[in-house]
Amino acid sequence: MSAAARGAQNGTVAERIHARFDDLTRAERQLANALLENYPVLGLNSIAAVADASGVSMPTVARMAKKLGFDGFPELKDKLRSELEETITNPIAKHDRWAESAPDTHILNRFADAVQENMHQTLRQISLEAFNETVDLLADTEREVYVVGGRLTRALADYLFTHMQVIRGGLTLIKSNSNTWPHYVLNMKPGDTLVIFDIRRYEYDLLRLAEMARTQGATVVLFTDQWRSPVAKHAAHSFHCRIEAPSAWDSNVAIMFVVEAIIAAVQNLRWTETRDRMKALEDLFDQTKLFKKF
Amino acid sequence: MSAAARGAQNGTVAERIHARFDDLTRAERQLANALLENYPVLGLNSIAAVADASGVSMPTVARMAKKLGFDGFPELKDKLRSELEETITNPIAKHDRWAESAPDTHILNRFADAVQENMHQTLRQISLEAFNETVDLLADTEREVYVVGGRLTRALADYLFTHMQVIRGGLTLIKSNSNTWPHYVLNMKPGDTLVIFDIRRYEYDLLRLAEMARTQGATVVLFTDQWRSPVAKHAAHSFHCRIEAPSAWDSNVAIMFVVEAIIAAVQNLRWTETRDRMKALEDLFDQTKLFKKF
DNA sequence: CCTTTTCTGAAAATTTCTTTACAGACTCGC
DNA sequence: GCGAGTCTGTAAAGAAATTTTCAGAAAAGG
Repeated sequence: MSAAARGAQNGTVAERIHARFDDLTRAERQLANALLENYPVLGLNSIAAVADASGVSMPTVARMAKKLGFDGFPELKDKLRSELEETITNPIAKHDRWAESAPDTHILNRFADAVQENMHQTLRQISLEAFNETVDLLADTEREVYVVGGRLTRALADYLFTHMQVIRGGLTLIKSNSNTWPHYVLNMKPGDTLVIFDIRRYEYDLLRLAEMARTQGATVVLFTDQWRSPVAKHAAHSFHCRIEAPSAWDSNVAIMFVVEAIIAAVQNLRWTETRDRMKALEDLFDQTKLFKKF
Repeated sequence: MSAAARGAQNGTVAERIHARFDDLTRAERQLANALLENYPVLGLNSIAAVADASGVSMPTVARMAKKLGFDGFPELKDKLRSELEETITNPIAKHDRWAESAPDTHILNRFADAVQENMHQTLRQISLEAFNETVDLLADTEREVYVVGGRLTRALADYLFTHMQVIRGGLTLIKSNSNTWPHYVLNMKPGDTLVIFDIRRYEYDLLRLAEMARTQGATVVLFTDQWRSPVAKHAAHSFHCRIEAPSAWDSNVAIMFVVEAIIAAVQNLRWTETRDRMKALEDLFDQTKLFKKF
């Protein structure tokens, strides 16, 4: 008997789901996720309620219960109940922990706390005005948009660029190599937008770039940390995200969160165009696929 | 209406029992005590099981449910379930608004809610075993480490790569262009590690890559979403992160969080070496700077 | 100690839930 | 683009649970 099959015959319902997830069909996965998202309470409902809440049919629920090694759905329900009894009888308070199986001191939980706090602080201090105006800037196709990041934030610049590419044209991702930057600046027109990512340790070249871009009449938007990159001097809008982490490095999660929220907001503003572009993109991907096959 | 009577019509099941305890008959009190002793799990069983466990008859159970203001026993059961849901549901989810100046419906706050929920779900389901073993794999300098991402996850691959570069050598970031992939596979040795990022829409080429890598004897680690990339079939460890967002795209924040936590854990394991490398890196940056100045 | 009232549980009746059967939809491979 | 196989949901059959009925038992009051 394989490890996966054994996992499907024993252990908690959650474990069995994980163990056999690969064998599950689309509808079953949908159901499995619903069960895990609201574990274990959802599974304590009747089969009809579970099916309804998961958006699948009743037979799918019954079938999956069998697939997980139970005699039928009621038996799965019994298992959930007894698991719950175990958990509740067990006096260890498990509720305020993130990863329940891990001790509070595990790096996962400490990191989760830090990220949580970073997001909270970032949001509390964010300027709604800067947010909305940045969204307007990025949604405006009259303006070219340039995106650049430093050593550790290059990935974020790339991320923003990739998503914005679907939403609009007129985008440029500025390469890491600062030798080439003057060429980009040469092309900037008044009204263009330059998005800069810069967290400590701040990069001097980015400061120069911002300075030059502003001289050319470009509007600078900056994503930085709470200590603020010197680029802020040249930025029309800047976002100061918390980046503290229980590690030798900083956490960029809060920055990524703000970036994603901005992408979502821009996409809302330009939904019709975005939808068309997404459709076109899908078609192109399909063509590439066909092309590769032969 | 008296306080007791009101208590019997509202509040938790436990409260209702206490409120009307004086009105209960002998068999009912016996039942009530059994329910409270094993609260709330016993009450989630069938009426027959409850009757049996309490040493009373089924009609007694049904009658008491009505006496407590329910329509019947199933309704009491529903109430217990929803109480449980309240208790178990993440207490942090009921946040005081994130960005206080913004309305709850502002995209920032809706996004914050989604990200919060994604992190919570991701952590709840993460396999600690997979986490720890992945950390060990990445900390082991005997193994070459390869990192690759898809169109939307390339940035995450890049992020992991950039950070790991400081911690250790023997790292390769696989380029986006899948034409070049066979060359990388050619170099893989048994024991090497391949980290793949793949979220929907899943990329067929990544599946092929994973397959080839495994054939070469490499260990595959996968970061994917809750629907799981087909790459999971070939992965020794996979992380299923929640990516839901109030937008046409998915949120990669939870994935980035797990990646950062892993980086932090690897760095802890290799702290002495990492510190030396960081120092050396600083020096090199300083030299570059000097070089540029003249 | 007997009558009246209330309570309790066995068993039937009913309702609700679960499973099975089947046919349409979809996918995958050729 | 087409056929074999798989998956999924509707609807009916079957199983299980719940409620009701009712008769006997226990308690309360005289």
